[in-house]
Amino acid sequence: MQDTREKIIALADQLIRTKGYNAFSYKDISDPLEIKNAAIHYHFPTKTDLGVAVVDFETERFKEHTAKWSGMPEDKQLKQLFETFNRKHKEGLVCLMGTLSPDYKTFPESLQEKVTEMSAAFANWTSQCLENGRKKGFFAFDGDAYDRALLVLSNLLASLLMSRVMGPKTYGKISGQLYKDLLKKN
Amino acid sequence: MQDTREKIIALADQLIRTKGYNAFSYKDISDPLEIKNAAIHYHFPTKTDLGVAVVDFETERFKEHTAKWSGMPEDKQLKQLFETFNRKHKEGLVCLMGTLSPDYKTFPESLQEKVTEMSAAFANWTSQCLENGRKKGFFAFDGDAYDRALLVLSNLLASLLMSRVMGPKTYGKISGQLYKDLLKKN
DNA sequence: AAAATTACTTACTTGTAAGTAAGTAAGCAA
DNA sequence: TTGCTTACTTACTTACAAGTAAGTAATTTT
Repeated sequence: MQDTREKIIALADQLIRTKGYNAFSYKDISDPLEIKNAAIHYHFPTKTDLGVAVVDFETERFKEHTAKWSGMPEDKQLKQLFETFNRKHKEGLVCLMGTLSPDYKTFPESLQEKVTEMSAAFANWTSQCLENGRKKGFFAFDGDAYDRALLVLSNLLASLLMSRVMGPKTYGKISGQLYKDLLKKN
Repeated sequence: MQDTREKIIALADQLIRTKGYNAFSYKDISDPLEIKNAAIHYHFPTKTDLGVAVVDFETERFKEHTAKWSGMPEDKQLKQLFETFNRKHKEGLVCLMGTLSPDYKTFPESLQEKVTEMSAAFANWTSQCLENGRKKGFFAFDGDAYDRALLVLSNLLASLLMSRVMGPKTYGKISGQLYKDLLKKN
């Protein structure tokens, strides 16, 4: 019955993305899963443990995805990244980094480290993808690839957040223009 | 003693930016101001009322600032916007939209509306600034000015958030590259 | 001078979040 | 078949957040 543990992580993941880390409680998980809150404490003694598990899960999933894409040309790889965000947008969810970063200062160190680790994984992969893609002529952009990667990620992250507040069309306007900019030849 | 009311708003503003809306409590305000929590309820019966006051305050301040800048050439006006974010970054604070958007779904409608109103004020001003600036040759960018404004704001917003997690240099890398891109002539 | 208003304090209530201690039923292991 | 582990439940505790009712001292209005 490792099933319950995985269900808890999946639900916590979704709750963090919809309500934010500090606004969800064990009751939000125990009710829909029809278990007692103590059952969650059995799998994750503290809320921090659960937070760490969710972030680890997402970091792992990102690494699995990018490993699968590694044979594709870089423009297709980047397209896959955009598609991942498109799906999140359609589900009405924001990305983990976007929802966790405002609350970052309220986290214990162990969770902060995991969030930083995850963000580094995103940035490093995107940086490599952009750098290699530019060398091969798929992308055209100025400046350092790592800086450009931060720019791309910041747009994707914020476009999901801003869509919540400014309406669903916001996401497409930002990500669409961003993608065009990268492919554009001067 | 309208002073207390203003101090409450200023402190709440800072707390929302550091801990997030759902993580701060009336005690975080009453302790440093050396008043009782009931005194805060006197000025702001509910937490929502306080949230609305903070957002209104920031929207108003933004409108005052941009009104002051309105005589400047557009490149200087945009520079002022960047300077505003630079200052926030130096103080270790994120922007209100950045911290409120992940929690947006937990807000009552009245607060949601105020946040949406504030975001519209930001986007409309930036859009106008970019459009007029491009006409006069200060800026060079492709696509609709409103879409570009969303891109710029998303980068500024997210660069403050990401700096928390990825280190303070992140802000400069993103905002620096963003600014160069806008001034760049092809 | 009396009445009302402002800006609070004192002292609660209610609700809920996080966490824990002790017990239990089912399965497996020696 | 006895004992140990797994995956829980029952029934708590502690802490604190949000909000309120009633009182008060100082000022302001009439």
